[in-house]
Amino acid sequence: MGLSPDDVERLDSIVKRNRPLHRGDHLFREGDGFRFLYVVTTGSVKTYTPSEDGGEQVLGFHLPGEIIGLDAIQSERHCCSARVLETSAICEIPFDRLEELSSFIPSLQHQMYRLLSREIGQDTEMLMLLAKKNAEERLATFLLSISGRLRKRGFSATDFYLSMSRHEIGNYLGLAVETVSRLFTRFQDDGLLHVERKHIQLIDLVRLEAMVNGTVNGGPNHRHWK
Amino acid sequence: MGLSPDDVERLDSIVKRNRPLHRGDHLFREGDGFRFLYVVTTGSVKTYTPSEDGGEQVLGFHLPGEIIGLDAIQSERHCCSARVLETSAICEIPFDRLEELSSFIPSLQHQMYRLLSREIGQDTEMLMLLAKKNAEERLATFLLSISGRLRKRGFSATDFYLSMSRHEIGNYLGLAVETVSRLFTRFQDDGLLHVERKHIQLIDLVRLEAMVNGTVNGGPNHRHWK
DNA sequence: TTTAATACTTGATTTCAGTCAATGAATGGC
DNA sequence: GCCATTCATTGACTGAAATCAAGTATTAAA
Repeated sequence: MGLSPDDVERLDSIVKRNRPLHRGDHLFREGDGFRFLYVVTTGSVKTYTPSEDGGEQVLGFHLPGEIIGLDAIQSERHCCSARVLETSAICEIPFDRLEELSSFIPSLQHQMYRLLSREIGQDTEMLMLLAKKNAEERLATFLLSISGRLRKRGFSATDFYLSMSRHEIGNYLGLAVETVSRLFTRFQDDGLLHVERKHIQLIDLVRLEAMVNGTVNGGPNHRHWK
Repeated sequence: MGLSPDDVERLDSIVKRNRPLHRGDHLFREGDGFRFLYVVTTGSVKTYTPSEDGGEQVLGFHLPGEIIGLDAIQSERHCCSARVLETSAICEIPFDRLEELSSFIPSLQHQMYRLLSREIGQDTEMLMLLAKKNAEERLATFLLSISGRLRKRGFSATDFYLSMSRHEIGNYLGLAVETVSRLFTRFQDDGLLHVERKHIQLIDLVRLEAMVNGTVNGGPNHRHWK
């Protein structure tokens, strides 16, 4: 990332590695004061905004190497909750120390800007998914996203376990549970993947990619206003 | 913002004020190299991602005081296009100069982090709108968003002109033009607002607020999974 | 183990918003 | 000025996905 070994050490010295957390544990809750950024080392975390009546909107799933909490810098309060989906190891980074360090290390500052900017870009992707894609395009996009992120971390891109429930997937993608379930069945029938409960094996990545781009039925975006 | 008069002057010295731009002019296009952040002084701008076939996804409308281009820091390329909706004055800020300045002025650095973080929070709001709200909730949310942002800048919160077309509103909200049109008519029939082409007068802000929270038909979120 | 609770799947039905189609109003170009 | 084009509205119809409903599988608890 363009940091000198010295800088890396300084950065490393402020990172705290915590004992493992377990399924259901909260990293933080909406409204909590913001002090730390969190980085998933192993396992997975979901972020979500709870609503009064027990419902929720899932905002994202966070896999190893991914950072959580950037949205809280603004208000100095967490505006979502973060809950561990399976036994996970999470690092915490005190943001005030990181900020301080970043004004001494220009390349760290630059990385921070990039990190925040990337988060915006990812939200934009999600926004397009929700505004324009149909149910099957959404699920295909989701699966390939998980796949790609796992591959980047050295895990299998075609054989993995989903740590979240169908309900959570549907909530995240703006779909009903039943729709997600039906799509998994259909994808399997169509030979795109093999699914058995939370165990997913992607079979036809090419066709899934085509789906994501909405190029399944001859040519991109048959709806003219897309 | 916690900047000394001296700092403000330094910041001011790198900001360039450009001649007015006109309806249809581009600030930048997707793929352009990233050099500047833009701040709307007067007028309005839309950002959008064009797709091969001439379609587009509108990502946002930007009113006076709002900043454009933060999503491009990451890749050093603009990943959306920005087009002026009406005669507008736009400032440009060279990002490399701003970045440099921010490592000398901690409070500026802090503001930058907050600014980026706020953008993430706003995207999250939009994400929830698209994932969970129905058509009327979306349009009500949109109108109150515009209203609130205008008020913050000293304009009327209840009487304004929309600089974007129905088509663009629909595209932004994930709705068809016809749906937007029908909703405007219905809102007017219900005494929520008065609409005549692009001229909007909000009449019943209370009822609009209630709509945004989905509390129209007795209690929040009648759909259990929300 | 048995029971209870939760998660998942599948089918039948409904509904909200999209699509298609037609017309009218406003804007821009010549 | 007129004509062409784009924009907006309204109605009729359709369809994708939500809701409702029932049943099965899995996990957790006693």
